[in-house]
Amino acid sequence: MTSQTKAADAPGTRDRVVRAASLLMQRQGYAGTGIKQIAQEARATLGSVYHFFPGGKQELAVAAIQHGDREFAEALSEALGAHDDPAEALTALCRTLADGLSASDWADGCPVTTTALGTAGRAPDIQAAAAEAFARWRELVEQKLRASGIGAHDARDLAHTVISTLEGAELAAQVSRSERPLTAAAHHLGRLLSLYR
Amino acid sequence: MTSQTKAADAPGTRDRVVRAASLLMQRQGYAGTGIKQIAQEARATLGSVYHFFPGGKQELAVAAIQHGDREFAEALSEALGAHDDPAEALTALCRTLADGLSASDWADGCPVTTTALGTAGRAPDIQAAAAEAFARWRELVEQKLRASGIGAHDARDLAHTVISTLEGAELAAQVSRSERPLTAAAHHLGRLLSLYR
DNA sequence: GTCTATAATAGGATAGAC
DNA sequence: GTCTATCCTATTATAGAC
Repeated sequence: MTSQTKAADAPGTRDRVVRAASLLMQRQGYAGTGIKQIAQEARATLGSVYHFFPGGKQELAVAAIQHGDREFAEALSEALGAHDDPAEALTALCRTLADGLSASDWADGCPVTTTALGTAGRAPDIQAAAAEAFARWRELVEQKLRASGIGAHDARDLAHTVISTLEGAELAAQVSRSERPLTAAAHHLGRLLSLYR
Repeated sequence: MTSQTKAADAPGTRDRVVRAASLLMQRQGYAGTGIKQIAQEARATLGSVYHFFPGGKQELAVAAIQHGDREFAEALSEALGAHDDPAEALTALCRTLADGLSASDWADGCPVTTTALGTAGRAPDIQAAAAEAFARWRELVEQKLRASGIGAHDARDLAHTVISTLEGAELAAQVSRSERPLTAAAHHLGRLLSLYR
């Protein structure tokens, strides 16, 4: 056991590389991010990067997306766990997303979308990792909706729309440099959910 | 007047270049698309591309986004004009989007998002063009909602969420390679709008 | 595991003939 | 307006010493 999983204290080289890759690809996309830039940002040498990721840039992108997957899943779980009412939880999450966006001057949006979109259709590994991320987030929402008393079929469909709306609102907020899409999304998702119980 | 605007018959070199740039950047992103590739796809030479776009890749990206802006605005206007009920119009639009995605094997998503995300924060011209596109689409929806009897304030907020949800659903559909997010979005947007009249 | 050097290729952009 | 040739830089990836 070489502690691949988590390292809260003194992250190892591999972790630093993954984190740097995730952040840079989130901001600049897959093609716009160079491996040398990742190595520099992670305070690692090029040799170390290829030591941990012999598959090169593609393998690195998969790890970066999986990192973003866990990151967003944690934010989502935290919000859902802190409120009994799903609508209140989504409002809190939208606030978190809006704060993160404006604090980064609208640079840090979804940690999966930018990387996934730039490689759509031409990198099956990356596409699959992104699809798994969306599916995981959707399942978290679906479980919460079912726990709040919404029927199985409705909960499944609604989870799709909740994730779509959150993603779209974060995207629109980033492009428009405004929190408005996120506050509107929180309000309307609450209204929508109120129809189903 | 050298007919810069539209040319339904025998598109000129400039038009072919803009169209190729828009399509390629939509699929591969800004950094992932080379000017040489654009020239080749448009059956133009590199010299011609730089003749029409002396500002280089950035100027070309702005023109590509503006092209995508008009493209989506036309699809939106067509759907909104064909149905009195906004909910029915959005359902029809989601069908159009889903058909376009699956017909292109999930390659052709929003013609603005991919380009805009990959350059967020580092190319003000491109960012501004993308923001204008989102604002235009939102206004088209807002006008339709007001015409259907929804109050000014509600219509403005709802237009934000309609665009966010459409964008997010198209994104989720592309990443997941499934029409499900778009059909769910159409259904739930209809339910949401039914609360406001 | 880490580091430097380098190979092989592709990128954006320019010059100037036609 | 179109075309070709070319400059300069950056890119991914590898080799091999330590």
